[in-house]
Amino acid sequence: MSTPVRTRAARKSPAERSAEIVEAARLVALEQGLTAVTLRAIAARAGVAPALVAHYQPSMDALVADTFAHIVAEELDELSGLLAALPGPTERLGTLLDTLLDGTRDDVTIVWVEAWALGRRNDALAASVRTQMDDWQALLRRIIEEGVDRAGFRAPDVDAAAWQILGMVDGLNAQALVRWGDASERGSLIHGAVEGMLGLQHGALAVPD
Amino acid sequence: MSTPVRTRAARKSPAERSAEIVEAARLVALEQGLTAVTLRAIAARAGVAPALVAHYQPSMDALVADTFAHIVAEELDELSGLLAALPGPTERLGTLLDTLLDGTRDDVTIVWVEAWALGRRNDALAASVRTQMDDWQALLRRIIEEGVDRAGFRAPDVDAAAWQILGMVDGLNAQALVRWGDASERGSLIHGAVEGMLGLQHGALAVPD
DNA sequence: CACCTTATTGATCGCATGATCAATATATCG
DNA sequence: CGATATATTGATCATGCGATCAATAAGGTG
Repeated sequence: MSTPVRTRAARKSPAERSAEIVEAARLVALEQGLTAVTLRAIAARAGVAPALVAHYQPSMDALVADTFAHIVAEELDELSGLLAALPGPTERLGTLLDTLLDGTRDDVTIVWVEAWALGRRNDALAASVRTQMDDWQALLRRIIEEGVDRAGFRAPDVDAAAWQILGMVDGLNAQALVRWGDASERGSLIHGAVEGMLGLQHGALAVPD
Repeated sequence: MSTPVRTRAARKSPAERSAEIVEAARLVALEQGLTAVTLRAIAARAGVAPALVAHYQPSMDALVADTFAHIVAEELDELSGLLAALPGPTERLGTLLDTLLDGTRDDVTIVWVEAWALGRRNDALAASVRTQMDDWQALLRRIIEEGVDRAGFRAPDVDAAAWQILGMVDGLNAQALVRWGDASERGSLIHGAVEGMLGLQHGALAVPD
């Protein structure tokens, strides 16, 4: 790997440059994980001196935490939009499971797994992880609540059920990261599991083409 | 933290010293995670010069991988022994879920989570992770197979069901690591989920006192 | 008791990390 | 067109990591 020469970066407005650095961090995190979000790596990616990254960020811990939050919140927004277009809670829940387990978001899964590990040594990141988990759980909770009201879901403790489903999804994705190829069957059985949890009949969560 | 003076370590047989270093690594990993298994930390814990750790280990990557395997295999052995005393697959599966999710093994969970993350940059560790996951999945598979034969489990794909349950357990434990206190309700709903997955009737997996 | 094998160590290297600061160069304003 | 505010940088520091090697010292053996 040769050292690419870096010409002096063009002078830009703080807002623009800061946004470029944030974006560089996002890309590096998605491509190489949160561990690779280092002062020098982000600087190189943004085409800028390391000191400039430090200039625009209070600390690398903070940049890592913000990058995590950015990536995860973005995915939540996308999925929320997708689900909003569906007619009811049953369709929303089935689609949510299928989408999260379709194996096309391994880059985000890596970010999650590394955040769990790094959060033990980065307080800001740990706080971000809790916030994002709460937000995801809230999405699930709303779907389940609506399901209880309108679609025959049986959930004595909606909060616990939402946490449970979230944990299952996260675990299956993390596991798929390590296992050999067969990512396809990742979601093959979770429908049955969630149906059992919520008192639905077998096949209730199947999503029609 | 003062720098504790270290007197020259007593001369011991290679087998004994090597075992002490392995044990030091195990303790450090359980107390502070795999990330803390560094040359200097293990040396300090074992009361020995850093160079001696390097002398007895081919590399730190290898020590981290072995430490992970040691800890996880030990837990598997313990649980296997516990389950062997139970009368049938239903009791074994219920007890397995309750035991793994009782919240008393967070130190091992941290080791798992860090292994997933570190495995991306430590090939030996990644191989150990795959091996240990396979071993855990095999335990679950045997229980489910027996359940299909003798206890009315319905599992068209026993392999997939075993992976699924393993992923769910790992995910719930990893999640509990981050969430606020309430570790107790961790396993409250997984019985229903697994019952749904395996076609068992509600409450089938409940473990009598 | 003396010798010799070898367990153990201190010193050191190379590398990567985050952070700081004076110096430099550039865009914009008067 | 010149002056000024400030975006950008190179240099440098302190820290922690894994690894290597000649030097040291302790235990077992003859």
